[in-house]
Amino acid sequence: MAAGRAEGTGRSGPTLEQVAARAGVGRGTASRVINGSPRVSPRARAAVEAAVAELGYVPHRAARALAAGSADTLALVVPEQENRLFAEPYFSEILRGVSSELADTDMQLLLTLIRDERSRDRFARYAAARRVDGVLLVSVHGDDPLPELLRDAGVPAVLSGRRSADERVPHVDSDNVVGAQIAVEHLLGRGRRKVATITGPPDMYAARCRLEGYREALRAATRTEGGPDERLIAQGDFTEEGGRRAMLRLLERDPWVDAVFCASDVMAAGARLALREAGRKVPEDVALVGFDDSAVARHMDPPLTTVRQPIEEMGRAMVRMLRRLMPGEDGPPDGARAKGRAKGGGADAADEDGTRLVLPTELIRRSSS
Amino acid sequence: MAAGRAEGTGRSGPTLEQVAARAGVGRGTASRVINGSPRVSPRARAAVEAAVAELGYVPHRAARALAAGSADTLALVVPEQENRLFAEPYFSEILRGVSSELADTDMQLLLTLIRDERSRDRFARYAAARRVDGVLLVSVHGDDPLPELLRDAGVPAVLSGRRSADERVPHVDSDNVVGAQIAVEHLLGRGRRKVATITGPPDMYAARCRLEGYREALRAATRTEGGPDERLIAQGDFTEEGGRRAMLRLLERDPWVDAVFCASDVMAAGARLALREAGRKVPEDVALVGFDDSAVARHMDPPLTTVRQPIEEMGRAMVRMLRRLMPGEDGPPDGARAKGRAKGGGADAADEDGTRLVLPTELIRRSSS
DNA sequence: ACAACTACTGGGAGCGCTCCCACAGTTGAC
DNA sequence: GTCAACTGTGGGAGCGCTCCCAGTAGTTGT
Repeated sequence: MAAGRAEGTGRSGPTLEQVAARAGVGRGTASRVINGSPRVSPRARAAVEAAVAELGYVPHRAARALAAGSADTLALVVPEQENRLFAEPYFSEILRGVSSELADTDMQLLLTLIRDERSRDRFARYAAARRVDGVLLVSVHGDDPLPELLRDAGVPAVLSGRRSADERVPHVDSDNVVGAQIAVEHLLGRGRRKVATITGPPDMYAARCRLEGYREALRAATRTEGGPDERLIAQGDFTEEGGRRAMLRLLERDPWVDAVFCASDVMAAGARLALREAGRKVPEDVALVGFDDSAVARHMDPPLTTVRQPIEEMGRAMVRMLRRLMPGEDGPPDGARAKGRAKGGGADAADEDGTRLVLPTELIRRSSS
Repeated sequence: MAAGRAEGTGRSGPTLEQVAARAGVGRGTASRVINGSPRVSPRARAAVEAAVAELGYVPHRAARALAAGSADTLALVVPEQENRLFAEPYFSEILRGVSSELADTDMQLLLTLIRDERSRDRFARYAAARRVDGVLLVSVHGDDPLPELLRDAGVPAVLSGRRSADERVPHVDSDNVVGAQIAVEHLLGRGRRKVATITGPPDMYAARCRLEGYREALRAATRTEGGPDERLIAQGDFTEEGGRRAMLRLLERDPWVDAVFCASDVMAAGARLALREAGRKVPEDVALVGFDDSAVARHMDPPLTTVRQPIEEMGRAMVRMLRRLMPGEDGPPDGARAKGRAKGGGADAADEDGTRLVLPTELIRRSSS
C-alpha cells in the first residue's frame, strides 16, 4: 500500500507475476495457462485460473507485444479519398464483420485512414517496421501502390475486392458476376423483354464484372447469336447524376426499354429521377434493379430491388484469411498443403491456398421490379 | 545481413539504440530528440535527426507504451445494439473526425464494439487496467453504466451527446434545441401556418431537445399565450414506420397541417410515405423538414430539407477534450484555471473547465420545404 | 538397479523504450 | 579561488511479458 509513486499514470492492473504468486506457481506456468498451452498440470491450471479471476487480471498488451515480437494488432486501412464510400453501409458493415471476428481473438484493431500520399507512406513505413501483424485493405484503387509495398515488406495483407481478374494479393470479394446475372434473370423472369443496364466506370473491376453478369444472363436467355443489344448498355460512374444521364440516354436510344439493371443503388436512384422526368412509372413501365442494398435502396420510392453483398461476412472472412497468412498462427488443421484435397464445388469458391475467396451475392426483392 | 534468425516474426525496424549509435550519442539523448525535449544541444539534435532519417526509424509503440506506463491508445467504443445507428453516416463521420484529429498525434485508435454485457464488462476491465489512456463513447444510452464505470476507475472518457441536461461526464454535443428552432423558423418564414412535429422517443435527451426547440420557435412566433397547439405534436420512435404512423395521426387530428418538422430524417421518410398515401403533395401541400442530414435525406423525393450536425467536428472536439483530460497532456496553455476569463458568448458554448461542448447546427435547404 | 524417457515447472534473459540519477562541462556570484 | 547552479549527456533500471533452458518428478524399459 505504501509503494506507489506520488502521481503519474495511475498504477495499472495486476501483473502476471502477482497472479503467479497468488496461484503459488512460477511466472512461466502462469504464462502457459494464460496462453492455453497444453503442457500444464490441471492442478496448476486451476490455481492460475482462480487467481486470474480473483485479481481480475488482464494481460498487458504492450508488454506481451514487446516480448513476443508481434504487435498483436491488425490494421484496417481505409482510403479516404471518396468519402462517398465511407458513408455507404459498406464500410460500417465490413467493420462490424472484422470487429466481431476479432472479438474472440483479442487482437487489437488499429484503424487508419489514408488521406494522402504522406499518410500512406507513413503507414507503409509503420507497417514495414512490423508494428502491425497484418493489414486489411478496404476498397483499394487499381493504382494504389500500398498492396505491393506491403507485400515487398513481407507484411500479410488482405484486400476487400479485387483490382483485376488475376489479383495476386490475397482477397475476399463478392460474386459480382453472378449477382448481376441473377438480377437480370429476375427481370427476364418477370416478363421484361428489353432489359438495359447502367454500368459503373470500366476501370473498376467490380463494374466490369457486373456488366459481364448482365451480358451472360442475356446471352443465356436470348440464345440468339450476337448476344445482348449493345445499345441497351449505358455507362455511368456510380454517381446519382451519372445514373440519371445514363437513363436519359437509354430512353433516347430505345423508348421501349422496360427494365434496367443498375450497377449501383445510387445510380438506380438517378435513373429513377430520369424515369420520373420522362413520365415513366416504376415498376409498371420500367422495372428497376440496383446493386449494393444500401440505405438508398430501402428508402427509394418504390423501394428498390437490389443485389446484396454479404459485406459483414466478407469482413469476417478477411480476418480469418489474414490470420492464416500470419506466421505463427496456423489456423485450422491446415491439411491442404501438398494434399490437393478434392474441393467440393460449394457456394464459396476458395482456391487451393485459401487466399482468394469469392462470396455469393443475393437478390433482395422489393417493389421496383 | 548475416544476422537474423532463420524465420519467425521478421526482425522489425531499427531500434533507438541503433539510431543513437549512428548519431554518435547515447540512448537517452536520442530518446530526448525523438520526444522533442528542449534540453538537447542543436548539434546532438541534428545528428539524431539525420540518423533517424537514414535508418527510417519508427519508434516501437509497444516498447514505448510499456516503458512509459501509458498505453498510447484511445478507445472508440460503439454500442452495437442499434445497428441502425451504425449504418447512419453518424458513426462514419465521428470516426473520420476522430481519426483526422489523431493523425498528428500518432496515438492509436482502438475500436471496440460493445455487443452485450459480457463484452462491455470485458472492456470495462480492460480500461480499468489502464490498457487505454482514454475512451471516446459514441451514442451511449441513458442506462449504460459504462460512463460511470470508467469514471470510477479514473479513466478519462468523453461522450458524444448528453444523456440529460446536467450530464456530468465530459461530452461534446450538437445544439439540438437551436437546430429544431431554426428548422421551425424556416418553415414559418416560408409562410406555413400549421407547423406540426414528429418527435423522437421522450426517453432520449436529444429527442426532448428537438421538441423543446420546436416549442420555443412556435412560442416566439405566435406570441399568443398557451404556446403551440399540443395536437400538432405526435410522438415517433426514430423509425420510418413510426414516422409514418405519427404523420397519419397528425393528419387525422388536423387535416390542415401544412408543415412538419421531423426529429429525424428517417421519420421524415416515413411521414413522406403517409403524405403520399393521403394524396398530399410535398412541399406544395405540406412542407417537410428532417434532422440529421443523412443519406436518406438527399435521396428522398423531393430531397429533404434537414438540420445538419457538425458530426465530424464533434469527433475532433471529442479527441481534443479527451486529451486535455488525460494526465500528462496539458493541452494548450491552460490559462483558464482560476482566471475565470471572460467567455465570449460565441457559437460554441464550452463551460469553464472545457468539459462540456455544444456545437452549432445548420439548416440544409432542399426542395421539401 | 540405473538409464532413458516424458510431464511439468521455475525463473533468467531480454524485447525497445522511458525515466531518472549521476556525472561532466560551463558559467556566474561570492 | 570556491561553491553553487545550471545545461547536456550517458547509461542503469525496469516496465510486464514470452521464450527457452535448465531442473525436478514421475514413469517406463532393460
